[in-house]
Amino acid sequence: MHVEQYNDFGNVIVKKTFLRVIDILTFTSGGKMGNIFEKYLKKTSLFTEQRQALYPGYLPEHLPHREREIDKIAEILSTALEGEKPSNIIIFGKTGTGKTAAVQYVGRELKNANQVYGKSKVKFIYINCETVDTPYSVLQNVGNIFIEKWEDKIPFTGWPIDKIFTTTKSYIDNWNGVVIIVLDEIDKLVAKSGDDILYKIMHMNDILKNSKVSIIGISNELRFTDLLDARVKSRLTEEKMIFAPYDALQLRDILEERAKIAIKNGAVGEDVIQLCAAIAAQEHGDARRAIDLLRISVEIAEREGSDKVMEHHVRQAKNKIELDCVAEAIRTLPLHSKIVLLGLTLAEESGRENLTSGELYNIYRNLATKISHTPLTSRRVSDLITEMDTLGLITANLKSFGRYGRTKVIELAVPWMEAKRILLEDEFLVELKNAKITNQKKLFF
DNA sequence: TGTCCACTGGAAGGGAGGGCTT
DNA sequence: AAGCCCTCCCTTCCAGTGGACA
Repeated sequence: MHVEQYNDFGNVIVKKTFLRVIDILTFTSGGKMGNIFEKYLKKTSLFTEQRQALYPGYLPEHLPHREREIDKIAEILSTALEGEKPSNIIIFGKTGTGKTAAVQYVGRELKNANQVYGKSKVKFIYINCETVDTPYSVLQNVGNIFIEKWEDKIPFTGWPIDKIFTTTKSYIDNWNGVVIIVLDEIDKLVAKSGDDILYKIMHMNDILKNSKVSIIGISNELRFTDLLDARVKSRLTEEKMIFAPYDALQLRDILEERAKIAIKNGAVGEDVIQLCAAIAAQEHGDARRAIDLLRISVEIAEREGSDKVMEHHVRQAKNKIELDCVAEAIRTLPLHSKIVLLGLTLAEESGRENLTSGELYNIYRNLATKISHTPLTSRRVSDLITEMDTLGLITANLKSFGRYGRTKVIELAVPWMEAKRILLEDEFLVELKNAKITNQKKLFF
């Protein structure tokens, strides 16, 4: 059985294949014995009923300090209400600068305006290219929004690209309206699959008879357009916008607005809001980070039974977020990356720092063999090292030792004890808990 | 200045797994 | 059932690299 769920914008948010559906639990209520959840339920919450205003997916009624940008996007997209194709837009800006929120905000307004003033049908499709990162999956997601019958939906694999393109194109054309496709994190799509898919979508306008298609690309990478073919680049960048990071004062306004909605009156003071804003402003003006920090501070205060959030709760929240990020990144690594990382933690434990790729590969190979897994090639491990460097778990710097070769010098970027503890949670790695490396780079188990 | 080391990283391709078509 | 397509993970091959050393 195959199940897909779509969000308001029509993109897939859940995709599952079940062999059997057995996840239904039933409960009967109320015995006389105390329940383990009772003490948590009795506790008075510091949140209002709208605590979702402090969660990432929340789209507020008002976006402070983005009025100008919203206005510009609305101006460009307004032609869609007349049935004309809006210019393609490319939006740049660092994480948490409100790019996605601003675009989704305009999308929501466009939908409302279209019901009142629209002379033509308008469809606003949001796709996050972090997960939808191949030409096939982009076309499949777009196409399926126009296909109503479950049995006619495009499968998530199996069709040739030409067929999926033709099918999607004809559904769009039959729909007879203006389609705006938002490709969030478009740089990831281009880095992975090239710009062919962008060319295909933009070229669609030349063959569509009844409908028109526009693209809004959102990117964290200012220089990603360097990867584009000149034809794609000139069409995609018809309108270019840059979202600057928020400063501490702007972040404070954003937090105040969210706090009013999500946190009970008097539970959080001006000092706490300012501290959250200041910490986030130091870290590239990331509003998402500021909001997370505030939410987790409130959760910590609540758990302590405090009726007010204090500054030390914010500092605890900051540490918690940092540790949680590292732990999550390590837990979700593929097994062979974990073995490489474990090798590095064992080396640091034994006092060996600054390993070369070759040294780390030897340790990895021994560890993998010990747990009866065939080691990957050094070429593949080199890629795993680069991936973990990108994640910020390790630092790998290319260094030349002259006639003794050129290699990466690798170090852990997180505390080895913490990393080792999390790695040993993996059932495949448990048996390596006593592994040690001697000064001669040999392993002992 | 040429040689050499120990890789790096791009390119090409294999094969497994998911699915569709005939 | 066979043939095909697409994606993902991986291997193989190999040109290229920076800088110490002879």
